[in-house]
Amino acid sequence: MRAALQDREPGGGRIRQQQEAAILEAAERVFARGGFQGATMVDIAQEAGLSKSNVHYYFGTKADIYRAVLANILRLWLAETDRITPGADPREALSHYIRAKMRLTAERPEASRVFANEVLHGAPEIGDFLRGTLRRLVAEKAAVIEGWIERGRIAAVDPVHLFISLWALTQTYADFEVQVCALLGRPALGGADYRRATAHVLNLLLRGCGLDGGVVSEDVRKEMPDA
Amino acid sequence: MRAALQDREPGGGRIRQQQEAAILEAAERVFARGGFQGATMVDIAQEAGLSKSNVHYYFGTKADIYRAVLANILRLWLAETDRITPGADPREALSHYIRAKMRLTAERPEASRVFANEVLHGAPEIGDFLRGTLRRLVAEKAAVIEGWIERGRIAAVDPVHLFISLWALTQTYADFEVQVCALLGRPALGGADYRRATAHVLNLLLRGCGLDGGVVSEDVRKEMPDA
DNA sequence: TAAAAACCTGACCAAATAGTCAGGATTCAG
DNA sequence: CTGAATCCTGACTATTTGGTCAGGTTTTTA
Repeated sequence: MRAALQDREPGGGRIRQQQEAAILEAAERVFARGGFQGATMVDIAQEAGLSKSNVHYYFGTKADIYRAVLANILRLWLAETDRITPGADPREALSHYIRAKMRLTAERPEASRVFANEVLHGAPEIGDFLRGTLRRLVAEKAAVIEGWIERGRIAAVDPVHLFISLWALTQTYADFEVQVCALLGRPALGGADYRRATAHVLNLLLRGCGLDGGVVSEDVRKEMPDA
Repeated sequence: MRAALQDREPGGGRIRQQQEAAILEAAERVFARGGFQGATMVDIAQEAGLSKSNVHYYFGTKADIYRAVLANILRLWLAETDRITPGADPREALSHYIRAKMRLTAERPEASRVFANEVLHGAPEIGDFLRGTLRRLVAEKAAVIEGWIERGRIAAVDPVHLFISLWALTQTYADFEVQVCALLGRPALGGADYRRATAHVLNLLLRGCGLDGGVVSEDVRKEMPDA
């Protein structure tokens, strides 16, 4: 069994900090384009404005970079579920989480794609994370939602499937962006598109939980500035 | 601009038919595992029980195999929207399509993964298909749904986003199978899991269209045999 | 059954690519 | 200012891999 994915400790000099950040940022783009196999060290180096050897100086192997990129993404993913607590208002808590997830998708589509690619191909690196940390987190939040259901605050929905749906509905706008663009007849997704998508997803999920009453599109406009 | 993706004409002798089929079946599995880049000709050959040279005898290049696999998948994808017509009962028509999509996902998860990988990486092969045939089809069906909305038969939903949601919700069970398994604590998804997922997705989407009244799980059980 | 067509193989090649390394350039601590 | 640490480079290597080809084997056809 593979060692757990963990963040690199941020030691090293000024230059190291800067270059590693540049490499990780470049690598995220490159991995998003072609996956692990499709990315070459030369691509990453060029995208970061460095020589291939120099990239190897900071990160021993391509796999090291890949793991570091994934670790960054997972950190991003894990936040945002805080408001889902037994005492919270279901409508408010769910709306907040959905909006947060959608905003993340709009702002970091590449991160979403790297993650999608990893999971699509069997999660060789983050399998343990999925079966460990993530599973525990979801079980915990699912219990909260079960509580809401028992107290009649929302309709009966399988909470785990609800999370699966929520992620599918939001991330699809990043992962399948070309397809979405094709169907909407757009060259790329802009702020307006994401606002509309957010309203749609909110409607679908809230109604699915028996929390009807459409979302006023005003609500969405406020917190999603043009991309 | 690249030539349109088209089916191979099924000429050739008895042996050719058989071997090509074997290669395409094997290739779908291999491409599903690692994407285009991650698949090697040796992998495909081994999976098909042939020598690498022999695979090259039937298909000139790896890209040829890939395109043929995609063409097969697209053919599969395109069917099933027939019942979405102006005169149809929205509930019946949507249920039927959702169930069909879910069944396809359960039965051909590898096909779904190959498609997902292709789109995830910018749809270099099927971009034209997405912007052409698929867009036209969706526009046509969207018009039907707009009609339903105008006549007050279902709630106001953006039809194109509805299709995007529908595909995201169903295909996620194949594309992110490892993650779903991790969350459900299962080694693999079986018939029971897919039945539960189908009921969940049906509920979510039908309610989202204002067609409430939960789906009786009995309905689902009938048409999805154990995998 | 014999010629032709279709099928199959192993050896080979060229390109791509991850990773190494010796040594030079720059930066930094004292 | 100087020595040490850090940073950077270009040339090189080993391996993987898609694709070719000459020639052998099997199947089909007439």
